[in-house]
Amino acid sequence: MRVQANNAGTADQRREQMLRAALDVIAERGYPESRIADVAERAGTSPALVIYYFKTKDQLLTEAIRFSEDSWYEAGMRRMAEIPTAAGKLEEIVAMSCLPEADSEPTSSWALWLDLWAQAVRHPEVAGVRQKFDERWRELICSLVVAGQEDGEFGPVDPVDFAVLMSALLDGLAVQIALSDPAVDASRAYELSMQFAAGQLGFTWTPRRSGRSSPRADSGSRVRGA
Amino acid sequence: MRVQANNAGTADQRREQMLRAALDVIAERGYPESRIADVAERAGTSPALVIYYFKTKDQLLTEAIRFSEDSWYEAGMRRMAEIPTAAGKLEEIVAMSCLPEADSEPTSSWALWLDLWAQAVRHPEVAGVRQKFDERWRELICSLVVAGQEDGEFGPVDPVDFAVLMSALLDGLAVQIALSDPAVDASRAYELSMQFAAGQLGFTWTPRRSGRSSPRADSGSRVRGA
DNA sequence: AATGTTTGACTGAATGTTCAGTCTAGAAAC
DNA sequence: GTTTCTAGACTGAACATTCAGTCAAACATT
Repeated sequence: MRVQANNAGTADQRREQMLRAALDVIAERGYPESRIADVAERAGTSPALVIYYFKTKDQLLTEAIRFSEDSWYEAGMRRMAEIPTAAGKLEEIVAMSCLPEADSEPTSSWALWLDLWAQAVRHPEVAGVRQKFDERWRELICSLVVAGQEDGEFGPVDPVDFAVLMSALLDGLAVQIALSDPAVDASRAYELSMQFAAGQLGFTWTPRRSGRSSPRADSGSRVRGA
Repeated sequence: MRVQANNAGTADQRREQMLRAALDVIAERGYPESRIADVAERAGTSPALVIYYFKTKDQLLTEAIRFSEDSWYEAGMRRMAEIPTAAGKLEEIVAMSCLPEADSEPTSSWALWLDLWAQAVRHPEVAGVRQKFDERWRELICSLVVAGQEDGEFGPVDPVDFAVLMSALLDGLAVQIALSDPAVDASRAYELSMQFAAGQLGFTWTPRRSGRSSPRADSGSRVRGA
């Protein structure tokens, strides 16, 4: 026996491999039903090794969620950095929330949010992760609005209020998308969100006609005032 | 069989007693961590009896959630029926979503929603409950808008779009409330929601100044158009 | 050798569900 | 009116499984 071929590189690589495996498992079975044996199997190792790297199951799963959120956020940030206008950036934000990323499965990331929220109710550690994440998210929207206002792209609206409203709206729509509600599919949520944002911030926005690819850089057309 | 003449309709009473016990337990420990032994203990019986009434644990918990949602909804409907204006009714709807009911504990009902959503992702039976509930909820908002428009209280807005937006917004805010996010407490959520609704539907609304009781019948003042 | 990885084999506790009956009250038989 | 029968309500004690976490030994790499 003792074949023991691939020793998958450094400790950090192993960790990440396990985190990804954990995310797969969580997406498939949900947070509470995720077993370390599943993660181990999907990572091609033994349960004992998983515990070796992460002291406890909760630590593994929590870290996996944090890892996922951070990756998602940073990928979005990178994309946003290439977009010149505030309205375009806002569009990217909405797309991040509404349109599934190509890399992972369709509704898995939203389902993860639902698990995250449910866990956060009773697990302070998870609650902390969520809280920071939400804060960062609202802060992003807020500063984006301020920037847009300074550029004259957006009309005068309280940026903090808008951030709260917008993020809540996106969360609510994400629930519908995650649960495949027939009344609200991804593109519908996307359009409604953008219309809402455009109305509140006072810029014009028209939906891309056909191809449902990710939104491009240009958007918005300098119309201020309500 | 089914002689239905025991001392006091024990069967149905027992069931409901167990459902309430289950809700207590779910509120305390969360859906996945709820054990039938807990429910049994709180209902003052044995685990075996719980299974005797509900074939499985999932059936018990699912039914408990349905029971809770229905009670919540119907209590709201009863309150709404007393309110004459559409804007007032809408205010009641927002209050239902944002302000904690006096009867049960503060954030327990929202936490229940989070559990419900998370479970719905993977359990078709729970998904069905949620779906129907959401549909009914949006339908309520929709017909309320139509009624308000016919009365001239509300301006011309697509009622279906509004219902989707409004319910999503309320859901999103409910998440923040459930998780005690410092940025969005219940009253803030309430005011933002009402301002949003007033803005979209074109009626004026001013927050009640002090006493944070449930909203009263009068509200809105016939201003149409954007 | 020493240090850091990896694993198979276990364990201990938790817990959903089953089961073999007991108890009670009404119905049927006498 | 009393006894017998029956069916539903109820229970305590097991059963069977699942799973997080432990451990000592094996392996790899320096």
